[in-house]
Amino acid sequence: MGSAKAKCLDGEACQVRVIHLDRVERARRETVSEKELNWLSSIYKVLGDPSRLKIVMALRNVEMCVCDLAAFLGLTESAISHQLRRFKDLALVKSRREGQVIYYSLDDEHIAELLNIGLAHVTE
Amino acid sequence: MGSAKAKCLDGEACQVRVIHLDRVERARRETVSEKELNWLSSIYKVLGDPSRLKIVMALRNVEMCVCDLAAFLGLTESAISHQLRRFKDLALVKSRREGQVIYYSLDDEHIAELLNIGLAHVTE
DNA sequence: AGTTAATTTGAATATATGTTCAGATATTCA
DNA sequence: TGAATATCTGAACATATATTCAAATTAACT
Repeated sequence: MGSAKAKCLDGEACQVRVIHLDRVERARRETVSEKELNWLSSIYKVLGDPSRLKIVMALRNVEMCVCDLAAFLGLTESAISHQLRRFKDLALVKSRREGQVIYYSLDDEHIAELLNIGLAHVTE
Repeated sequence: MGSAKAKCLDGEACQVRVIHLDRVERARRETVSEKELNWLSSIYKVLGDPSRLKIVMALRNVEMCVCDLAAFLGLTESAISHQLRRFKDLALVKSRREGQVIYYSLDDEHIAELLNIGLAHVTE
């Protein structure tokens, strides 16, 4: 266990202690880019709220309008609209207008896959 | 399209407008329990932060200690410790002590699966 | 044009969250 | 036992976030 003694990084300044330099370097080598990391985390984050999760769970099966979702969730129509915009910004949900009513549905297969895996774990 | 006119729910009080009552009822029927919903969203949420995502991405391949992760992320060891506790609370990460060093690794196959799907989308 | 209906927008607010700092624990080694 | 090392804890703070309210759009119908 010779490696269990912290060395220092970042030159003489020695601000950063490291025990397993090889592992840190390997992690640095194998990590995804900062940009991809931010994008990916924003995908998980948008699912990481009970209200939003309930919204996409519903949209998994049926197309719905703001009004319906508000009734389903027990929230203001405004609140639903705000959340739907977040999904649209990430291109996870698409909308379709029919007269005054705007129908929302999932626009990304990956998200359905993420939901399925989550559900499998929850119900197992 | 006779259904594109809002009806009211919740009796006489009429607080809630609904256009497609059938869809709302179907959503209610098919939704997972509130408890499962909360648990599932907390799983997504913990992945929905760039720092935490970077942590589990690293742990996917190698066991690491707080010190290593702090060097890898460029954060305080305290910050890493706080975040690791969140993972442990959800039983997504486990720890193993070896002398003074505590090694962390993934403790859940589901989470690796979620990460893989996310990665597939990002790198496609 | 004017009215009604569905949705959106922006401000406001209360709450949650990520990180740091300083100090506390726990474990090893002399 | 005492010093050193790795990790944890709690308070503090600045920032982000979810929801609501009131007002603005947008589209259909008369």
